[in-house]
Formats: sequence, C-alpha cells, structure tokens
Amino acid sequence: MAFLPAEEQLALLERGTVDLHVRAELLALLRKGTPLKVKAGFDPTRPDLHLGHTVLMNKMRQFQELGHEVIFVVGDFTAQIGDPSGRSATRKVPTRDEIEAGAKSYAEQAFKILDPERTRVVFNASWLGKMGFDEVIRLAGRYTLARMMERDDFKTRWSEHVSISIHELLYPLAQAQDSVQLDCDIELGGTDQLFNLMVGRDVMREVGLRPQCVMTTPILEGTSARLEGGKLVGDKMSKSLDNYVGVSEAPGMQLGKLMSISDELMWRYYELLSTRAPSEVAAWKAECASGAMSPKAAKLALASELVDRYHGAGAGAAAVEGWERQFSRREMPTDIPEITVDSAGAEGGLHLPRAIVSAGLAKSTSDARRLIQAGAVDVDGERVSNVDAKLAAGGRYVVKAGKRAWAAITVT
RNA sequence: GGAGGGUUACCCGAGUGGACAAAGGGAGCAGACUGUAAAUCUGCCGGCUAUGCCUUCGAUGGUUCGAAUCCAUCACCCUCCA
Repeated sequence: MAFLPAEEQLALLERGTVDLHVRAELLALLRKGTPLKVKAGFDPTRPDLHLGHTVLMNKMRQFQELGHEVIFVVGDFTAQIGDPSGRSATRKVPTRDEIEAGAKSYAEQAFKILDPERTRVVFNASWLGKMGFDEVIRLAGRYTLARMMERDDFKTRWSEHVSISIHELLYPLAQAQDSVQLDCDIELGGTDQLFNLMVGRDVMREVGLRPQCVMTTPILEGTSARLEGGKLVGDKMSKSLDNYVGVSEAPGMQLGKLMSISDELMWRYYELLSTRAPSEVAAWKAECASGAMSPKAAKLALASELVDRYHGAGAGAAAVEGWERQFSRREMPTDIPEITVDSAGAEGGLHLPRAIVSAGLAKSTSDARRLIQAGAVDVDGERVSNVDAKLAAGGRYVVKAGKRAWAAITVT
C-alpha cells in the first residue's frame, strides 16, 4: 500500500498528548516507506479492557491505519512475574488455563478497536519459556544493578525499605527480550512503562539490533478523579479500584458511569478519548465556563459518543434516553431484573432484608437493614422504615434500594 | 549467623487484662441538596429474623472468672551487626 509522507505520518502519530522519545529516529524509519513492526505488550491476567487501555489501543489503531503492522504481545510468561510497578508485593501466579482464557477474552475486546487484519498476536512464553538458565544469565549480564535501580519504583521501595525480590529485576529484562525476539521498530506503552521500554532499547543495542523507538501514551485517570487544589487528582483507571468503564459493559452502565465523573475529569476524557475536533472541545469548554452551555450537555455528548463507539451508532442516544428517564425524571427503568423467591417456611411472608439480599441489592441482611434504616428502600414506590417488614406470598413487588438498584421480586 | 522491632477491619492507624465489634482518618454506602458533577451537612460502615446471639485483632496452643492486650511455639516483614 501507499504510505503517507513520513512527516505527515509523524504529525498524526504525535497528536494527542503522546510522548515520543527519539523522534528523529522514528522519522528516519518512517521515511523508509516500509511497514514498521509496532509492539505493545498486555498482561493477560486482567482481561477486562477499559477506557484506560483504549488510549493506547487507539494509538495502535492509528499505526495500522497508516499501514504498519501491530504485534500484540500477550505476556503469558511475564504474567508469572508480575510487573513490579503495581506495588502489591504478593501476587498469585495465574494458571495456564486462566492465562489462555484471559488472552482470548482480551483479544476479542481489543478487536473492537484494532484491525484484526493488521494485528499479529504472539505469546511471549513461546520464547521466554524456552530459555535456559545460561541464557537468562547472559541476558541479566546485559544490564547493571545501578541502572535497574534508576527505576522510580525500585528506587522508592529501596529507600523506604520495602522488599524487592530478585525476580522482579528480571521483569524489565524479560520484556526487553520480547523486543529482541521480535526485532521490533517501535514499542508503545503507557507512560508508566517508560522505564521498561527504555530497557528494551538498551538491550537491543547490546545484542547488536537497531534499538526500538519508544512512544508512550498518558495514563487515564479513573472515574473517581476529582479536582483538588486546582489539580485533577485520582488513581489511574483500574478494575481493582472499581473506577473503570469497561468496553464490554452494557450501554446504560457505561453512560451512567461517564455521567457521574467530575466536570474537570470530563475535559480530560475529551482530550484522551474523544475523536471530536480539539478546537470544538475548546469552544465548549469556554461556553461551559461562561454559562452558555451546561456541563451536563457536554458530558452527555461525550458519554454518548463513547457508548456509540463500543455498541454501534444509536446506542448512545438510546442509553441517554433511559438515563434521562431514570435519573432526571426519576422514573423506574424499563428493564429491571425479575427474580422469584420462595417464601416457604417464612412466617407472615418473606423477610424484606432477606429479599433485598436475594435480589442482589445488598451484600448481607445487615447491610439491607442499614439501607432500610437510612431510608433508601422503597417497595412499590412507598418508603419502608420497618427493618423487619415482610413481603406477603403471592405478590410481585418492585423494590428499590438506593438510587440505582432496582428489582422486581415475585414471592411464591 | 547474632541482636532488636513489627503483623489490628477495604487502606492507614490507636489500643499493653474487663467499660472492645475495637479510637481517629481515608475510602465506601445511604439520606438531604443537585446536573447520578463538585462542595457541604447527616447517618451508617463484621455476621445473624437482632434490645440478644455468633465470629474477628498473623497462626496454633496455654495462663486467667475474663485476652487484641500476658506466656510458648510457628509463619511472614523490617532494622542494625556479621
């Protein structure tokens, strides 16, 4: 295929808030007019792709659209080590089956964004798993402790007397070995991967290969990020912190989560996730600041755009409709879960706290009682205050526990 | 190898024989106010058909009428010395 001129490609690739390290080298590579091998690695133990991952994926997609080859490295071997950057010291080693299932599900989700035709999926256990101890030693010999300790994470743990296992030092080297094995031209990753990517560069040079170029994308803040002292503060998006929006989540869930983000975070998401022209976004931001536009409208536009992207055109508008009904007009959602509970043996009907737990609206009866005491529970639109209320057999009750949890419970 | 310090609920962290389901903070949940935003105020924040009962302070065993607290052993973490 015909390539765009190198300068134009570079301009496109640099758009957004991407950090390109060794820009001149990449330009030289692009000038060759041949497809570049673009590598990015993924940890198959967390197979739920969320918007944070898509920042990187969108960049990969862009490389594909420019005619380059993306190599999707499944870190099935490195998953056994665990990237030390997640400071969780102990980490269970996933089984082979878990890794394979994770990788499969990961790829499925990734292809909502990536072009399968231009993506090569490889597993790093297929080479790392075959290395002998002598080869590992040789690899370890290509780097020094002093340089390894330059890594921020290791540095702080060292100074704070937090333990660092020897095998953790091998993680960046294993990732570097992937680059050597694949002889890739460029590696992409989040900014938190910069150290690892640079080690790959160094090790490639050590073994006589042309060092890879390195490009990093920003880390997306999770949905709970807030403005503090004029700065956006929040953890990075992650499933374990439950501050994520998954690409496979239901449209209503995605929209709801996006609508609950703070206004400041909304602009950050516009910057990193939206395809809307930056000039238009800037204009909206100014209008929101002056009061000419409501931030809610801007947020609806963003949320709707993203829901459309992962569920098809029109899905966003439908989700907005449901959201307006439920939250703006406070009506009951149309598709609430239906459950049936047997009240056999229960005197005077089904114990309400138990029914709430059965419906998945609370995690324990104690929790359900708390909700009732807090005035958060409605049955058929009537607020309930008696923690030991009963639901008589033979009826169907619409129970609401909290502002977003509903269930229709049929008692038999 | 030696000496010392530590392990408390989701996280941080008080608690050194009874008043401890365990201070305080953060996170979280709920209510009010709203735009399911922020900020603010209030309540909750182990389980259980529940003015009571059961389980919990790294693990196991012991002392005691009574243990998060004392003793013993074990596991893990840290510091200093070698």
